[in-house]
This record gives sequence, structure tokens and C-alpha cells, in this order.
Amino acid sequence: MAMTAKQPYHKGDLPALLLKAAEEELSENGLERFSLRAAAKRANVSHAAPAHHFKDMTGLLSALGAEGYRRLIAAQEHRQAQAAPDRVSQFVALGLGYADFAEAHPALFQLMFASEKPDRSHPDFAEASLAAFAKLQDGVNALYPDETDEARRTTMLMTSWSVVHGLAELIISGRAAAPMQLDVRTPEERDAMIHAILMRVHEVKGQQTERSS
Amino acid sequence: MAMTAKQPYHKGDLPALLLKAAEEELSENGLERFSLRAAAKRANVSHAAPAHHFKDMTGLLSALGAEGYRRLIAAQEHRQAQAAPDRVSQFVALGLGYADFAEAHPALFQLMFASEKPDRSHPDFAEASLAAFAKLQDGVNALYPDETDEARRTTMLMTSWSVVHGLAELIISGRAAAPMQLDVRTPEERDAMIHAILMRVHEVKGQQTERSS
DNA sequence: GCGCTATCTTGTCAGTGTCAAGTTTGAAAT
DNA sequence: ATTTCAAACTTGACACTGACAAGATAGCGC
Repeated sequence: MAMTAKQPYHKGDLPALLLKAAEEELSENGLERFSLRAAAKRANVSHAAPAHHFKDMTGLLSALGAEGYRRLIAAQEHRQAQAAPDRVSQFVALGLGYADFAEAHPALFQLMFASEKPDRSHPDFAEASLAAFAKLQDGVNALYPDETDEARRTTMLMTSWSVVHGLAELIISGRAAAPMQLDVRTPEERDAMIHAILMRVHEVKGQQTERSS
Repeated sequence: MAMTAKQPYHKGDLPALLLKAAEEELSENGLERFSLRAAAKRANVSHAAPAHHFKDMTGLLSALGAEGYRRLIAAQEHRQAQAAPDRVSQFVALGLGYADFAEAHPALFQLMFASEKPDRSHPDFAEASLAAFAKLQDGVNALYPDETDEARRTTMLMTSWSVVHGLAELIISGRAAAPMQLDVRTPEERDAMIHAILMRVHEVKGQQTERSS
């Protein structure tokens, strides 16, 4: 008789409904026009209902951001799964997944990386973002298994992160469209360009990646 | 008798006052908590006064963003002026100026690059942002005077831009502080790290930049 | 001196997030 | 089975926001 999933009572898991509604609002209106009341209305509850599950607008957006990080990781793992197993391909897959996610959910991406609306010390948010960072760090370390110099490791990590992150920002803000002529590229061409950009940063011995055209 | 600077009448150049007030509000409260009324109050005018000079909040922030791009360029030129004249040093100076500006005016930086509040097609904004882009493009082209392949030039440009921009975002969002241990770095060390990160992207013949420690 | 228009103020509106009260609901306790 | 009770949800209010409309003011051209 005891069912495993505790349903509050008459509504079906309102927290999840609110997160879904909030994300739809976010992707339709953008981060800067996001409204807590509109999200509540979309979930068919009163404007004060969200406060009982996520105390604040901050609380809701923190939970949504955490969800975002988990999906970012999923996007990267998806790319990795269908990439060649060598460490360069696996590393590039991380970047492609990063860009995929940013393009698919630009407002959520901004919420996660360029906003003060979520609380970064929120347990869920902090854990998820740390996991995403760790994944990137592992990918970079795997690219340079023999590197022992800590300063150089840091340089590698920060360069990689900066490139991936910067490229994602430039793409979703529309700034990369003109220089890269993204509107006339096939998906394969886009991937190849991102590949070339990412690997411009690394010269892995024995793996030259300079075939751009 | 005709004075060159037209003063509306009893106030001294309210548009300039409003821009100044808006920028102060911006840097004190951040972009997301920016309020047009608060800016007007800071300039000692009524809440509807700004509308007569900048029609919208969008109008005001577009003008402020344009001003930001001009100052970004100035920060880069400042670094270039005190850098060695060789093309690598000049290119790195562009990146250092970019980072300087982002750290000095994080909220303005976000307004310029990661916000939909300004109108990017606003003449002033568009012109200033284009000038900043052109400056970066020139810097990258100067790094590779012999490169003729258009695709490779694009790769160089986008990689450089991504690195600089991504690094700036990571720094001002606080994400780079821990990996780079920015809190224990002297300004010289910080510059050296940024230099190493920027030049990780480029291998200019005859100019090896690999002295990181 | 007389208008007249740009400038600026006051007032109002719909909308926002948050808090303080109520109201309903389902389940636990007796 | 009835009572009790806390969690879930609603309603209402408050201060605040950006935008618009209508009125006041002040300096310049005539």
C-alpha cells in the first residue's frame, strides 16, 4: 500500500512541474525577462505556490541551474559515446557537447554561467557545477597524462576551459555567426570548425590536428 | 557667442549625468539589479526624465554599452602602448587589456556581451562594438601576416577571441579564481598566466612562448 | 513681449518578488 | 471514525519596477 514516491496530495509532483514550467518560460522569454509569477501561472498554480517548494526565485533558479549542469554533462557524454576512443577525440567531444548544450538551451546556459540569480552555494547547484568542472578537468588531464608541472597543467586547463566557454558564449550571443558563417554550414562543417578551434590550443605529440580545410 | 557645447538649459548636460549615474548604479548593484528609476534618482531627476534623452531603458543601456566598447578599446591601447612593439607582445596586450577591462567593469562587461537589455542594432552600440571587433581582428591578422588560407584565418580569429572572451568571463564570474589561485598572485604573475594562456593558442614561428613557470 | 518646443515633473498603470494571513487537504493519532 | 495537525496552496497586500499620459516650466527664436 505504501507507494515509494510520495505525492504531496492532489497535484502530481508540483516541484517537478514548476521546474518544467520555469524552463519553458526561460527558453521562451530569455533569462532577463523570466518571471516567477509567469512560471507559476504556466504550472496552473497561484503566484505564491513556488515559495513552498523553492523558497525564493533564487531557490527555483538554483535548482534549475543544477539540472542544467547535469544535462550539460549528459550532452558531453552523448558526444563522447559516439566519438572515437582516443584521448583527443574524447576531449573534443567534451567541447562539442558543451557547444551543443549551449546552442540547445542558451537561456539556461546563461543562467548557469553568467547570472547572479541562482545561488552558487546552493548545495544542488554547487555539486552539479563541480561535477561538470571535474569532468572537464579529467578530460584535460587525460590529454596530457605525462605532464607533471602543476603550473602547466593549470595553463592547459584554463586555456581549454576558456576556449570552450568563450566559443559557446560567442555562438549563443550571435557574435560567432558572421565570422564563422554558421548559417551556411552543415552540422558536420560546424563540428569540424569547432574541432579545429579547440585543438588549436593543444599540440599533442604524434597527433597533429592541422587538417582544417 | 555660439558656444560649441549646447547645454539644454538649466541642468548641466543631463544625458552625460545620466550615463554617469547609470554606470555607478550598474557597478554597485550589478546588471540584474539595475533600475532605471534608481539611476534617475542618483542623477537628481525625476523617474521619467531619462525617457526624453534615451527613449527607453534599452536606449540608455545601449548608449552605456557603446561607451563601454570605447573604453575597452582604450584599455587595450593602454596595454599596447606600454608593451614591446613586436607583434606577439602587441597581440598579448590586446588580451591583457580585455581582461583588465572585464575585471575593472564586470557589470558593464556583462551588459556589453551577455545581455539582451541593450539593442545591438542601436547605431552607437553597433559602431563601437564593431570597432572593438575590428581591433581584435587586426591583431590576429598581424600575428599571421603570411597566412592566406581564409579558413585558417577564421580559425585563428575565433580561437583567439574565444580564449580572451572566455577567460574574461571565467575571471569575472569568479570561476577562474580557484584554479588560477588569483588571490595569491601579484599583478605580474597574473599577467604572466594570462600571457601563457593566450599564447597557448598560437605557435608563431621563431617566437616560442613556452616559458610558463 | 509672445509664442513655442524641448525639457522635466507628477500621476497612473500593469506587472514584478516577497511576505503575512487565511484556507484546504491528506494523513497520522486516538 | 473522528479529531488533530502540519504541509500545501490561495488570497491579499506592500514596495518596487518600466512605461505612458498629461501637466508645468523654462529658455530661445521671432
